[in-house]
Amino acid sequence: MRKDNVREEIFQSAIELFARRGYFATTIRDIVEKAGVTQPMVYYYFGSKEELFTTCIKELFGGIIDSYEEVDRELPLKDYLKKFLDVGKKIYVESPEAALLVSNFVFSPDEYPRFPEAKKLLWKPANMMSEVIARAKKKGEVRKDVNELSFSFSLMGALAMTKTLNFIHEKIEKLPYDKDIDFANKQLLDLATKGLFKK
Amino acid sequence: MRKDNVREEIFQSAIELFARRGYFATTIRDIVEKAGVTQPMVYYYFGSKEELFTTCIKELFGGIIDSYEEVDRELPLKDYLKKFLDVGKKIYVESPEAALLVSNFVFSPDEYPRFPEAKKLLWKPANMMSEVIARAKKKGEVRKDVNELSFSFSLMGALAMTKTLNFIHEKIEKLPYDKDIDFANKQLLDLATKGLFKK
Amino acid sequence: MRKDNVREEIFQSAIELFARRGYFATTIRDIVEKAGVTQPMVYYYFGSKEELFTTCIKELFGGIIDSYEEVDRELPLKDYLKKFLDVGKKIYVESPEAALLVSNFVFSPDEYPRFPEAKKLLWKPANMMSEVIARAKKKGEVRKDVNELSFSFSLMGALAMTKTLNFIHEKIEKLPYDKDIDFANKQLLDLATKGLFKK
Amino acid sequence: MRKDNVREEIFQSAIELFARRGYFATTIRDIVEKAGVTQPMVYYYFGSKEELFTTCIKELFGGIIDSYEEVDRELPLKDYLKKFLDVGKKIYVESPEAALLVSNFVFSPDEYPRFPEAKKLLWKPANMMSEVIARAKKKGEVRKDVNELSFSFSLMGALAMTKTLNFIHEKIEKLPYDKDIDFANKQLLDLATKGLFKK
DNA sequence: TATGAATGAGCTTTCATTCAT
DNA sequence: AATGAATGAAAGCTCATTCAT
Repeated sequence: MRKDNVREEIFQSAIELFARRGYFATTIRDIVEKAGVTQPMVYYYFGSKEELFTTCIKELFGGIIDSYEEVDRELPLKDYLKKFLDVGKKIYVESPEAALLVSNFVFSPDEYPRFPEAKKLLWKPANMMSEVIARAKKKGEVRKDVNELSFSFSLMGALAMTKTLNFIHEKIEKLPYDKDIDFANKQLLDLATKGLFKK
Repeated sequence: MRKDNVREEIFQSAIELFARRGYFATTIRDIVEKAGVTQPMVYYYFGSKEELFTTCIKELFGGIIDSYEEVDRELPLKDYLKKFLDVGKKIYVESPEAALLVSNFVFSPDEYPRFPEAKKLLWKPANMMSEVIARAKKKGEVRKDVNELSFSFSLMGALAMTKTLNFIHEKIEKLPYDKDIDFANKQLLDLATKGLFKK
Repeated sequence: MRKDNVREEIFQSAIELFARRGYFATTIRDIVEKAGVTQPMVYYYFGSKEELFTTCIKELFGGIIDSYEEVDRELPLKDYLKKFLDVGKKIYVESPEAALLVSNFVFSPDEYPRFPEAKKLLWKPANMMSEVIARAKKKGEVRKDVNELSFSFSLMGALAMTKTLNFIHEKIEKLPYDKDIDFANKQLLDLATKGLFKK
Repeated sequence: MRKDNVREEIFQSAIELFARRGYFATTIRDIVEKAGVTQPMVYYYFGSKEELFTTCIKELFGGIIDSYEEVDRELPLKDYLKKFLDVGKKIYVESPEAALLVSNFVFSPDEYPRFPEAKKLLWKPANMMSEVIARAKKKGEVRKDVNELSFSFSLMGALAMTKTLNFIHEKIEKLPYDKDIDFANKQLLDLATKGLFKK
């Protein structure tokens, strides 16, 4: 029943540490210490530090993509976007370390080990959003001069930036602002989508 | 005149490598090899790896902040925002490695050595934009329900995300998109600012 | 009947690997993988890596010595030597790995675990040959100035060298010779024995 | 003057330990401890354990081959062979560890790291001897049915075996013989060459 | 008999840093 | 201002071995 206890413990510790410190600043010793297990267990369950990392990324990305895919693409675009971003926020709230790791991975080209599937995973969420917008464009609901892929990535960037700042603010060092940046961010998205549609 | 040749060589190599690989994955050996100098020179000119890094960050941030500060705050808000973002783009175009390093530094809490001034530097650009918006708000030019700090950071996030993708696309591995994400991004900012103002 | 299947599988794999790679370069994992069993089985049947090794050596040496002992010591010296060397060759042909392991063991002082009986086992074959020559010497059949022990070991060395080269040639990497070195080796023995006897 | 002191110290220690214990049983720690230097020095001067090993082998083989090459090939065959074997013995006497390492390397196919030049080096000494015999054969001085390459390797094998036993006898554990095996060995070579020539 | 899971000790290697010159 | 040589500390990883079942 508590079968994969050790594996799970390593996995969680790894995510948290990789997210905070990055790949190279995180040592296997750090991970096992946090997990309360011995070093060889990492190699028993994951093969190597690099495989541990890619396993983390794949599983996390897999979960995140699954969550995004649950959003109904048949919804009106406005609702779809809202739900999509709600999912994004929920991810940051429920497992901030995982979300942080993922955005760091996106932002840091050579800082993490690359693996073949990475590009596809990285691309997926923005691509999903982009496709839905493209369909709406075909139906004439959206302004012709909007590039849907760029729009999607911009939203993702805004989300990542504001959420990361919140994470730093709460878990690492107080930043000099009072209201929640998260809330305000919602406004930007509102503003942005307002312009997205034809009048 | 070619006095500080060595120092400069180290400095430039360091920026490029730190930007691409991050702090820990970059070794002193890498840096001096790229710079064509010997290891002790790093210690002679910069004291330590950490000081080399913070020196890089400070000088880069200093330059970036200077650039942003040259934008005339007395311009109408719309023009101010446009110019501000143009400066941002120019930075990414003219020294992409520097820009990348800075955004990585923002996004990765514990991945780089922290130093006291870091928070202030980090905060500065968004803060400048935020202050200008706040003034416009006071003058009644901007919607009351907009949080200017969040708005600013969101724009920065969108900029960082799209520019980083362009960097990856061009320098590291082709990504599957045809039109320039940068161009399209301009649209998002247009859309966003459209909603910013009172009708 | 297939009771000691596992034990036998381990034993055979161990011999082959020890022979090729030596004691330290051979891991328990290698052995069990080749044998298709699990690691603890080694400890169940043999107690430890070292005991596994000494068991291998003892059993192999035992068999080899038995073979040599079957040669009839009452034969005329010339015939005895011929038969003796034929046995040696047969061993190399029928179980080259075993023969190789044994010669490596002889040649590498501290490379393998030593055990009390080792010296005796090592000494045995050359000693047997030596004794028979000594008797012939007493009977006046052999030149007085020949040291029978040295003669025996020299023959063994020549045999080992040529056979090992054949092994490398066939199983590891082609060596630059066409005719079989084994055949020619027979010639040396002929020549040697020619000089051994009184005219 | 004592410039490459450290390098030399490492080199000598490495030879001795590799010769006695083989490649895998010898640790870098053993080597540096014996040499009285620190671990990174091995990497500074030799790059890696494997390169240290191949460097040892190459330098030793180089020296040995040079020694053999100094024997005048224009000498009458009998004298050439005598001088050649004298050189071989001298090597064993003057640097027994080096000689031992070399013969172990020859005898143990996969026990040591292989490197491209190995085969050539390995082959050289016997080849030299072989060529000289071949020429004598052409001149009709030597029996037609003798394969010169096999003859050469057999002599080398006899030399290696007897010399190795002497090494074990003197440096590791007394073996049960009184007279020097080396001396007797000379006899075998006499006997062998006796048969080599046409009457 | 047999195994999956676990471990302490030790391996090769590299790092940031400094010393003597 | 510059360097070759040196080092303590720690990295990732593997090994022979054992435990609980």
